[in-house]
Amino acid sequence: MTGQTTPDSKDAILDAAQDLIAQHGYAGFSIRDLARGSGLAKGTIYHHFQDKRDIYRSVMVRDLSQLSARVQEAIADADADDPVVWLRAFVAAFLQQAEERRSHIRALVRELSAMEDGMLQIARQVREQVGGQVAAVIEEGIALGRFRAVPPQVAVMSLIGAMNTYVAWQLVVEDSPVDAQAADALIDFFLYGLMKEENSDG
Amino acid sequence: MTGQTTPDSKDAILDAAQDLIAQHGYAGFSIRDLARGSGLAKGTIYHHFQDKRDIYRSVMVRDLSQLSARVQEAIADADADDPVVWLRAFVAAFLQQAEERRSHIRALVRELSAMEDGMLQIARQVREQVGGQVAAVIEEGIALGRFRAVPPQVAVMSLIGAMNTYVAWQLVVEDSPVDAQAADALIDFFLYGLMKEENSDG
Amino acid sequence: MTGQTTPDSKDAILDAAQDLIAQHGYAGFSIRDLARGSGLAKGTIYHHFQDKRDIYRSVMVRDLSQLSARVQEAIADADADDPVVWLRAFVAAFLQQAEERRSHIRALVRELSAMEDGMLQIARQVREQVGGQVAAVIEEGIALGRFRAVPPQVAVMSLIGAMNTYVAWQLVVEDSPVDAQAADALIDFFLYGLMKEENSDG
Amino acid sequence: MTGQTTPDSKDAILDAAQDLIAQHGYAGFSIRDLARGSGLAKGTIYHHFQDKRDIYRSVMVRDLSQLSARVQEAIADADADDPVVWLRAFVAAFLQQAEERRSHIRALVRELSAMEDGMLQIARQVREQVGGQVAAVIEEGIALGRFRAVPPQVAVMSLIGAMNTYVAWQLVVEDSPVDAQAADALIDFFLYGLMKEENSDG
DNA sequence: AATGAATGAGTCTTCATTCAT
DNA sequence: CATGAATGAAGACTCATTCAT
Repeated sequence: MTGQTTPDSKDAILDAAQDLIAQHGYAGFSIRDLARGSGLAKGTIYHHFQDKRDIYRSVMVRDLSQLSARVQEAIADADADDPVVWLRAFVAAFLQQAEERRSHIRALVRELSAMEDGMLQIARQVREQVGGQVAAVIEEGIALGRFRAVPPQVAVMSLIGAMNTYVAWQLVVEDSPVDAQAADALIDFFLYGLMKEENSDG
Repeated sequence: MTGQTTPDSKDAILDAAQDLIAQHGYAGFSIRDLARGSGLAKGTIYHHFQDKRDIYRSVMVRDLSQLSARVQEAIADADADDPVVWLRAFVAAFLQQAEERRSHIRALVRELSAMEDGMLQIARQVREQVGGQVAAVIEEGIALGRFRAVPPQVAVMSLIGAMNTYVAWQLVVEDSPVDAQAADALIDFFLYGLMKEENSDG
Repeated sequence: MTGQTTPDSKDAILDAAQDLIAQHGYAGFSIRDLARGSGLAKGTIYHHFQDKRDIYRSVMVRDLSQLSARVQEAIADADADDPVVWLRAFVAAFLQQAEERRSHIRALVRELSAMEDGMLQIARQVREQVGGQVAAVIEEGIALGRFRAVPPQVAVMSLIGAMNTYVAWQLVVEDSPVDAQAADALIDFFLYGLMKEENSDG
Repeated sequence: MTGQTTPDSKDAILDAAQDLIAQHGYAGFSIRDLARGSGLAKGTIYHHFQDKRDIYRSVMVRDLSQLSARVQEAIADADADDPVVWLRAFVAAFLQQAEERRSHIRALVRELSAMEDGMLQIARQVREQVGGQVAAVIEEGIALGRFRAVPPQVAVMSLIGAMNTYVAWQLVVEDSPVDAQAADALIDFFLYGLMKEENSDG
């Protein structure tokens, strides 16, 4: 008990930073704001993080991890036996996450493309994790004879691309909530193109 | 009626600003950089523009106009009689534009969501312009009995979403050029889901 | 006349910096102090100099140049025919310079050893310039048969070393003015060891 | 009775501080650096020393004491009967000390003039101690009829001035080791000027 | 139209020091 | 004795903007 951990302050800083980045972007928030927001002194922030960049990176890592975790959790709950059910669960989780994080997704969209190096590597990891799972399910569906024999990555990109662009547009440009019906229509359209003879489903 | 009176300085500033924004983002470039880049003095810049914001806005407007114009040009050349041909021409123009402007698209993705007010309105205009045309073609295809009777916006979002996400990922995250074959596969997948019985096309 | 030069501000900054460095050393003065001292705004200082280091370097260069110039001026006035007269004139100029610059020599003594690179090169230049002239005179004296045939550098180091250490000690440690009699005794001692048979001189 | 009670931490701090001061000067090292260097925590340092100043003072006192002790030790070993032998032993010890402490002498040269109050008093003490001994030997040599009847302080300043300036220049500006031959030439020149008729010695 | 010196608020960051454990 | 989290004043430096020329 010499006084090592104390994750309280570090988390408080990350929480405050997450909000600030969401609202103003990396360049748009100052350490002073962060100090105020976290209830700590400026110096304390530099006690826990090396840099403004370090803070930023930490927030993004946490954010992406949460996104990834959330999606996978929701997926795990779904009955994985039916690929169609699975894909719908995935989309639902994705949308829910987006809806809840509303402001944070703004930051992710905005900031992801602004950072290089480490940040993009993390993005690639998430993509591989999430995209890989979706691809696996699609391959399974193909094997089961329910889906057409398309290259899985093409299907993945089509699905995620549509969802992602829809969400980004809705939340960032239109600044309005995600519409479940619109999302449903999108996945229906996707599944129709993916499936063999049957109709989109149930 | 495209060129006004060739105000050299103003264009020089916009050109330099376009590059700077593409590389560093709005907050990441300074007027001093811009002065250096345009070969003019700082004061001169404030003769032509009111604000840093004003410069930014002008660059974005020009950028979006070019994007829009480019796409429409390419479309106009295509034989508009066949919706499928039309859609393929559209996608080709979209990709070419993305490929050529490589760095600028980075800025558009990044900056669009960073600005409010005027900027987003412009984005909405572009979306309506471009998306509207695509929707019209799809409606036409439906009327001709070649496409399934899906809500046009759903198809538009599916197409543009897939293309957009693919391009953004490729250029921003992977930092590699757009792969024509991958793009072809995406549009094939889309068209399969859209068309009635026929195969994707010739 | 577009507004290029304006050496006024630059000089004002250097003057203020010279005083501040003399009094508090490089690390001991702040840009704010310098702004106050020069009657300009902080930003203006960075308009004329790149760095705090840059300011420092400029002050030192100016300082050393003045020292070098002063010594050579005084020497030029002396009757260069008699090496002994010449050496005495040199010492007088050196002491006068030290006396006048009192506080600045503190800085030179203190800071010279703190800087590397560029600074030391300048110091070497001054040494070669000044030391070289003294060495030449001593060689001349040897050629004339008035001085012993000692290696000129040894004599130069003995003379300058004694003067320099005396001055530094007096001004820095004792914080009292240079004593002309003490200095005379030093040069007499030096000349006695240097000259052939004759006594120290008239 | 030289070592007290071996307070490990205190010595570790002083050792680390000595190195840091030698390398970066007083203003150039931080308590954090010192903590790292000594392997202790920041708080611990403040258990052993009141201030950063206090640390600095302690290092300097220890440094100067060592310098003084070293010189006197070496002198004590020499046969004090012959003033010339004595003076050569003194110079040898002085140079050896300088050579061994290389980096620390940088700090002494740099820092001595930066501090007032206590520090300069210590410097004066060292000067009186060391300089006093040299003066005594010279007086003895005069009394013995071997040296000219010059004011002892003049001789002391000439000797120490030459040695000191040579060493400082060599170590600080040229950053190269002391050359024994050059030093020999300097003391020969000095002794020639000091002695009566005889040649320099040997 | 064009210039660039001048401004000062604001930014990130460092640092000696304190204190509860 | 020892620790390291916390502090906030202070430092170097940047930047959009103005204005006399």
